Parts: sequence; C-alpha cells; structure tokens
Amino acid sequence: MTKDAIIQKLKESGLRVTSQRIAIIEVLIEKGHLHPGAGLIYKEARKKSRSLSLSTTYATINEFSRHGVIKTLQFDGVENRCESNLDEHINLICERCGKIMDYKIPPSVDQKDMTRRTGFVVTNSRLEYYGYCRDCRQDKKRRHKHYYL
Amino acid sequence: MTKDAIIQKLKESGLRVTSQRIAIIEVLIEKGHLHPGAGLIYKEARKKSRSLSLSTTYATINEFSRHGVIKTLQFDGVENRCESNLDEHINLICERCGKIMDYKIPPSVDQKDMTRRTGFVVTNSRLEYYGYCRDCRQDKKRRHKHYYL
DNA sequence: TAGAAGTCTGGAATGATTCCAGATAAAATA
DNA sequence: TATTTTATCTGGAATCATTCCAGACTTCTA
Repeated sequence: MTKDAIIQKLKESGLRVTSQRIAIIEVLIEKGHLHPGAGLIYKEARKKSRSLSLSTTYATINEFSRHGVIKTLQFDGVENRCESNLDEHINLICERCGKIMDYKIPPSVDQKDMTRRTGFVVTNSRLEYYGYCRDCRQDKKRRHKHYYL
Repeated sequence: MTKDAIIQKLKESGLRVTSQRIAIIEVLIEKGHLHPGAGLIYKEARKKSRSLSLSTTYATINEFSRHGVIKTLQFDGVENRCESNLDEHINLICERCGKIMDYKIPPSVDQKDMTRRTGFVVTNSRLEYYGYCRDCRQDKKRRHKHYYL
C-alpha cells in the first residue's frame, strides 16, 4: 500500500490524519521489509515528528492493525513486529539475527472443507518457519547488523 | 507421548525426575488437549505436588520445551500455551473463547526447494489460523467454559 | 473560525515471565 | 545405608513490553 492509499483508508474509516500518523506511515513504508517493532518505528518516526511519544506509537500501531493497514506479529518477551505485506505468505524467522523474510506459497488448506469438518471460520492467519537465514548459517561468528537481536 | 516415555526422555537428557516434574507431566497429559498455559498447569499440578511454585512451573515448561517434550505457543499480553502434539498441524485459535484445536494438514511447502531459493533452513514451525470456533459462532452470547479467555 | 471529538503526551500501572540466593532433594559414590 | 555432589525448588523481587490515564492539544466539520 502506498502512503496515499493508507491516508485514504484512514479517512474512509473516520480516523484523523495527524502528523504523528503520517510519520509512522512513512516509516512503515520505508522500513516495512524489516518488519519493524514499536521501538524501531518510534525511533525512526521521531526523526520526522519530533514530539512523538511511545504511547502514541503503540496506539497508532494498534489502530492501524485494527483497520487492516498492517498486521502485527506478536511474540512473547521480545518486541512485537509489524508486517505490511498482507498477502498470504510464510514468515521465515531467523532465530539468530531476528530477520523476518516473506516466502510466498500457494494456498494449501481448503478452508471451506476445513470449516465443514470443524465448524471453525478463519479470519486471519499466521504462518511461520523458525530457523536460520543464509547469513547466519554461513557466518556464525558475526552478528549481522540492520536486523534485530 | 506417555508419562513413561517422557520420564525416559528426561533421564536420557540427564535431567532429574522430581515429584514436581511428574506432577507437571501428568497435567500435560491430562489437559494437553486444552493447550494449557503456565497458570492452569500450576493450578492443576499443585493439587498433585502441594509445594510446587510458579517459578518452578515456568522453569519446567522451559526445560521441557528445550528438550522437545512439548512446544510452547508464545503470545503477547496473554499467557503462553503449551502444546504436546508435536506433529505438523495447524492450530485453529478461537479469538473469542481462546480454545485451540489441532487440524492436520498435508505438508504443503517443499522445504528443500525453499532452502535452495532462500538459504533458509527450518528448525521449527508455527502455523495458526485465527477465527471463531463452532460454539462461539452459534452462541455469541454465552461464554464457553473449560476454555480460556 | 469556533467547538466537538478524536488524538497526543508522559508518567504510572500492569502482568506474564525471569532472576536470585538460600534451602532442598535426586542420584552417584563409597 | 550414609555421604556427597549438584541439579532443582522456592518465594519474593525485578524485568520489560505494553497499556492505561487524565489533562493538553489538534483535526475537521459546519
């Protein structure tokens, strides 16, 4: 989604377009491939909107998530991460450096069939493989920057 | 896994078999289908081992998880949940009552192919669908007991 | 351009989980 | 069986991402 598309979506949802939200939208677009967490979003967005608070960052992430602008990947103990690619895919999560990569897959579960059998209706999914990325496998000594842990 | 098989595994791993661990193993077997969290495990296991502490419950869950006796499903804000079914499957998670059901699927991703393309090696997976279970869809008013939220 | 309502701020509160140091008990050894 | 070694247990304090709150501030409508 482009910046304008997101702003459009906010307006349609009756949400206000504030300078703080614009800053966060820009960060989501620029750093989306890193699947940034609240901390990184806060740090980056603060450069654009100097008075931005961490509370607002969290509130905005929640609001965006609620309105389908992003998805949040929730973890325990470590920061949650934001995802702006809303197509169905598997997240490949490196347990060493924290990098998250998207891997496209053909849809594999027949959801109608599943619902018939179980009565369960799907609204959202979370598909993750944990393991080690190429960089971390090749070079176990070096800590790879521009990623998290 | 049976109680004896788990005890066997602990011994092989050089872990001690204590009354607290036996109590927790029994709870994991009896309540495994509920995907219990630390709180429920603590509550139930305490009936069997009266002096059990919450710290020990957490430490034991971590130890078991580290040694492949269980898997933990980590969430943010709410309790993590334990899973004793270690076969590949999708967890169907009801967003209303917190129930987690297992749904078997044929493996859908060719992992070798994925590794060739991305360099990523998988050690563990987490596949989840969020939505609403049959009970919660049919009866939106009633809160369904024996489950969580 | 004024007012209503949504949003922002920073500090305090939350709550699941982890950490710690002293006490305890499992299992190896004699 | 008694002794020793060392993993494990306990309860309370600490952690830390996230949420809550009340007062201040914008956005947007009319």
